[in-house]
Amino acid sequence: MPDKPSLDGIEAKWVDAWDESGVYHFDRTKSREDVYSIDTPPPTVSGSLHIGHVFSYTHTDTVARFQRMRGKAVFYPMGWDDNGLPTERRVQNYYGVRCDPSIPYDPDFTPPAKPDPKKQIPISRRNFIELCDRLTAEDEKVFESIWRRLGLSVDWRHTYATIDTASRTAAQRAFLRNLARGEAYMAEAPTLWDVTFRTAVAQAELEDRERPSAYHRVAFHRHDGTPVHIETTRPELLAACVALVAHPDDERYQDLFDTTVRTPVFGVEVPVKAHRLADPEKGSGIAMICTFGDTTDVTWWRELQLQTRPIIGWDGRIVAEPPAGIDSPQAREAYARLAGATVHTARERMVELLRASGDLVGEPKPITHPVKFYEKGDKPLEIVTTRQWYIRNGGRDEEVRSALLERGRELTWYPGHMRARYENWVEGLNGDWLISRQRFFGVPFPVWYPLDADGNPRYDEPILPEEAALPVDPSSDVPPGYTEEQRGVPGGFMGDPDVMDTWATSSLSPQIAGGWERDEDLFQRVFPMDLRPQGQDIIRTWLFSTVVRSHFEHATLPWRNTAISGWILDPDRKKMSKSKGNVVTPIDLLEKYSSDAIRYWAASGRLGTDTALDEGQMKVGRRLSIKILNASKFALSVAGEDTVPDPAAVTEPLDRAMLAALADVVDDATAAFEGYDHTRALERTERFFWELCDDYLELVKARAYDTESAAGASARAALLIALSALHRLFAPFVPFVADEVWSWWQEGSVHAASWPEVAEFRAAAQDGDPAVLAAASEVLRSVRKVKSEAKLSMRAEVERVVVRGKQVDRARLAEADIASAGRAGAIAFESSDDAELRVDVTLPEAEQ
RNA sequence: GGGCGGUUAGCUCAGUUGGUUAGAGCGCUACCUUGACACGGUAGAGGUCACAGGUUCGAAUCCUGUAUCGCCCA
Repeated sequence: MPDKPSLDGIEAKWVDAWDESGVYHFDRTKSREDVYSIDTPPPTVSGSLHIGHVFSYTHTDTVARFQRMRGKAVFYPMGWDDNGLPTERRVQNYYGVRCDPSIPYDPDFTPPAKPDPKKQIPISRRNFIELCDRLTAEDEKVFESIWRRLGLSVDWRHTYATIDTASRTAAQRAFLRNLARGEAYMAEAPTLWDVTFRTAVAQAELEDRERPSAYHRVAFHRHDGTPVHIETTRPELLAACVALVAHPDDERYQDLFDTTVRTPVFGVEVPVKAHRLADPEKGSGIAMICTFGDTTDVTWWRELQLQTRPIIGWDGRIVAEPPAGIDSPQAREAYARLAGATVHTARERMVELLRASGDLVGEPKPITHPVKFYEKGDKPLEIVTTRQWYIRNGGRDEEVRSALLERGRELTWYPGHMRARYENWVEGLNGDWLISRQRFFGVPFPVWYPLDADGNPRYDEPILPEEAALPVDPSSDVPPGYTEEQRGVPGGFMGDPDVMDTWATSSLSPQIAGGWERDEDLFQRVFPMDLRPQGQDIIRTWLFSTVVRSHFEHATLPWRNTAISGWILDPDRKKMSKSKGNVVTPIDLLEKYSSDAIRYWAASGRLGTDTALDEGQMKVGRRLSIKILNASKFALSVAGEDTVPDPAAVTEPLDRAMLAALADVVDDATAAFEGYDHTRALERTERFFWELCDDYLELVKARAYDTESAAGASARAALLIALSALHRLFAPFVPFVADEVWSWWQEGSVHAASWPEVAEFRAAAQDGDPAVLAAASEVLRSVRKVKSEAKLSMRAEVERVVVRGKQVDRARLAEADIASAGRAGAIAFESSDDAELRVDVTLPEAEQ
């Protein structure tokens, strides 16, 4: 035990000690009922680790440590999400390269020493992926060192990355099984499309953003020449118009239904249709349907069985060839003015054309309205018809939807109201889950297609690998029965060029971490897992998709409980995000306040509750840590050599009272943890500890130094018993300082010790009554108050203390301790009817 | 527009099934170097529990409505 305990260097010391002792290693000899398994969120390593991660991962770690101390074998792996677009972007910027799949692999490629992000060097897909692998390996080291320093009790032998071999294998195997069971399918359909990244995106990745726009009033023409006015925010799509639509009950348009009108400028005949989704309040009540301006267009197109006239290409520009129906020389000439233009430019030109033809009525009316964006993109999404892979998720199937809603009800949510987010989302799904992405760094689809005599792929006859061959990369591996020479030639084959969305892999995290079909012995010990901890922002993505996969593959929930952490808000209560530039990186805070102090702050935030970044709380955490060091040092130094407490030696009523109060705390903290209320467990423990330090320690201090009497032995035994409980109660929250003080007097790590059993403390407390401690503390506080008001030292002598009230008998049981702690020459107890204690303190003449 | 959550001291938050005088920490003020702790300790000031009704012997707590903030969905 050091003379002057300190937090300096405590992290380095214990990180190494824990690594060497393997105290957090998962004991895989245990069977499922003795295991507590955690489906840890794999952080995106190409992003920076910020204080919000520290917050939620600390919540999980307190649970892991509690369960471990309760005797469970805790399966607490760590994954890295390195797969996907964020990594691609980081690699592009970091090395100054971009992926061009048409370039052949260069085994000698080295990235430029001084990358110029403005002149990215095109490299092959394989070279690009090698750079992704290289950089993520570096990023993962940084993350791991911060996690270790934060004291996460992860078993570092169980790590995975969402792009590693095991993950690719699992993702491909699960996909093939989905396909075999009809849960995955390919379809050519209108798809939400990001023109910047040139990839399809899923409903779960959308967000609405308010954008300025304008209503353009445009005249269509009946056969008799009279105009029909529509209003549109997307005049550039006029060439893609396939119909007009109004509400079936709209009086104004009854005579138009099932007739045709001509589009302005292009003169295309389009039908006028009735549909309930047309809003009579919006604009003129009649709208043009284009293929495709928004998701409502898709619905109309599908339900009204309209023609298809797509004009927007994969690059977000107007395609060169006019769609069917634009036949006249004038129409073709007008279309030629738009071809090749961006949407923005095309809109300007279309407006000019409409002005010139006299079909634009008045001036465009500026509005702002919500526009759909890919959450990582910065241009509005377009809708492009493409061939994509989907997994069913209930978006088109009532039976699946209600089964998944039922799964949501089976799951225990902490806090419970987060289930509403899940139900909201599932009920609002409007399509299946689109899982293919036209990107490079991801898990490829394990699929090839035969090429017909003209070199066209036969999508309806996909060639699939055997599961034993997984993982495969169809762009370099050859399908069964073919040779590499047949790649891309008529009569040969081609690999599916797409990769899976990141969520299609990370939705299998319980299977990947748990060794599904790779280590079945492990898998049956850990799956379904006990806990899925995660942020509230990814309920619709990660949580939901994991439920979907497990539902299909295992017909069970992937976990029993989910714990949802809130946001971290900056001190001004704004949500932290990179775009706001208010993200705080944790390393400086860890250094400034200590890991335990940061953990204390994090653990003070309840599940599901947004929490402000509060350095004040971190300071409190640091103070608590130091207090634990000092109070432990005191208790152990008065105990001397004899650090094995004998419960039978606790005979004094005050000591028993303290232990009875402690037993209540153990009870409470245990129940709180069992209900995933780590904050309450901490709060109860902490309050007891401070009261112990402020009052009990002061009351028994003199007695505890007395090695002659039984009363002295009672105090020392009680102190050690309390210390033993507190070290363990604090261990999930402040693991560094807890193991430090534990090591001063115990064998082994506190983190391998057993969680305090309430019976142990009730037995030691015997007939102890917490009210005795409360009464004695109150008298002591009154004495201190008088001294403080007289501006005296706490050591100042007091001439006389008189205690009155109904409770005097309780206080009297600690008479000697009160007199000693208060430095009172005389103390008298007078029974009276006062419900509360009244304490009169007389100071010596000289001090008054 | 629908849903969820919040609103308690200057700040950050507790407040268990309704029950005496609504608590804690930070910050602030004053004092104290006491044999664990100055990286400390003791004490003090500080609240119309968002607002309006209602239920009740009794409401921060239950009910209804309103305001306001945040989030999710459309």
